[in-house]
Amino acid sequence: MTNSPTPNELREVLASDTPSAKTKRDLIESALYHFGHEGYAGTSTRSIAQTAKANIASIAYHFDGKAGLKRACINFIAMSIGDVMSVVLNRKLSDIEHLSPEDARTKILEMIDRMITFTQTNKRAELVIGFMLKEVLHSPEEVDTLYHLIFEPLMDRVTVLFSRATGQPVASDELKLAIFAMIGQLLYIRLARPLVLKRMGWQAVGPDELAQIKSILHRSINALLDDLSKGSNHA
Amino acid sequence: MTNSPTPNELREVLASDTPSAKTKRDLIESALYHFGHEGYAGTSTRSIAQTAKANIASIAYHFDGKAGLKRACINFIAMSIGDVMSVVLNRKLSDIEHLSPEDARTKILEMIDRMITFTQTNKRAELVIGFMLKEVLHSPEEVDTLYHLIFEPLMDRVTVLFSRATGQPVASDELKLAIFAMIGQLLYIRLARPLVLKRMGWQAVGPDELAQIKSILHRSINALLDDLSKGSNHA
DNA sequence: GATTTTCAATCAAACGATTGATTGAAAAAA
DNA sequence: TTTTTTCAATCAATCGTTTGATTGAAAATC
Repeated sequence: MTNSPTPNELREVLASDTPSAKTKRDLIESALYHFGHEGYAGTSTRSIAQTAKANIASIAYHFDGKAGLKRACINFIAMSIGDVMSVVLNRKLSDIEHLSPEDARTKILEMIDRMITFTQTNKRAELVIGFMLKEVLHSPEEVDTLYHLIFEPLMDRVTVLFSRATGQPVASDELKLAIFAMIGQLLYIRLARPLVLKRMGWQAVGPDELAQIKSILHRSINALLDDLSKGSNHA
Repeated sequence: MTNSPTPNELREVLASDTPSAKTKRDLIESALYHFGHEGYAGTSTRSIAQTAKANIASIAYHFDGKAGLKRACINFIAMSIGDVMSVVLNRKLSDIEHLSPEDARTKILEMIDRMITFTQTNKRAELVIGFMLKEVLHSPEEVDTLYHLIFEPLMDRVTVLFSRATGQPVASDELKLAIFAMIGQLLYIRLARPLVLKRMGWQAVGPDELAQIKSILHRSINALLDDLSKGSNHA
């Protein structure tokens, strides 16, 4: 298995307990750490191997080189995001197409809650966000992978939820852009954590700080939904 | 002048028309381009020199090495942002402390407009944002530079504006976080442009697309301000 | 059951290429 | 002339990759 496995293939491979599976897991974990912190170009294959307690040659052996390991990381991330978002993604489209505005809004806020908790508290979230922003967004090919694997199916469902909650048509450009605005708030407040900590006078983001963040984003997104609902007839 | 000049010193240096000033300008311009696209570690001094049509050694001569050129880039960025934000920054704090809620809101939306236009249309905005995300946010020392030079004075004034517009006290944590949420929307929608274009079916962000982006962010931020104004007495 | 063969996996060592930095002389500017 | 700036050449260090040898357990053969 020298080629990049799909997220689902990757899940099976990494779940097994063969020696090679452990090596792969360790290498991906290590690569994610270093790529996220020092960037792809700034990371040496030697440091990846050292952190993973593996031999340098194992990178070429298992992933066909540094670039292949990067692709595996992207698929691993796609897998992780898929897990976090399963609440939304596992529902069939037809399942959420007839929710009441109130239920749709509840689902949206539920999802927001999950995303904030994940981005703010998960150890890997920082690495994942850092890695994607630093490396993935600037490579058209990898943007494609990310878009079709995660982004589009997720956004399709969120768009339906937004449509149900606001009464706007699903194809509305306004709706689509509003969702970007929503996600932007979530990600930026995690991304700019060094600035947030300094500005707020916080030492770290603990339960209290998490609650404050959730509170304001809750309000902001509720206000946005209210505004989008104006002048539209709820079914 | 081998050490990193402050933004103001930098402005004078770069404005002069001596040969060395031109070389410095070219090197910073080139470095910004490469750092923004390939990251600091991913950029070789040779490619910087080649793009700038300068000799490799001139980097060491003028900036004391690659790291010094990076510092100069940060200061150059601070200078640029300072220019864009001058509408807000150049006002004394005492000058905006007594604005009416309506005037304050107008000022906020004016500022938003400027920021969106800059981030979405300025050639250098992509490089600046990419550079800061990739390199600056992960270096405590450079976060400090950025924070004290640009972020804090800017945020102080925006916070006062928000306070005047909503009736909330300036020291309010909610207000501070709300501003992060606002900025997050602006930056993310530029940052994730590859995803935005794909999602919206756009070829590029021209005048029409810019207007759409402004419209939705306008609505979102207005809604946020409305919500923050609830239950507070406007002076 | 005992022996041999096969093969995925790991290892230390070395490869050529490229990195940032440095040098001292030539060129340009003052 | 004196100082500043540019240049090609060179440096040690590090880069990602490749190599050939070695391991240990499964598969095949006897």
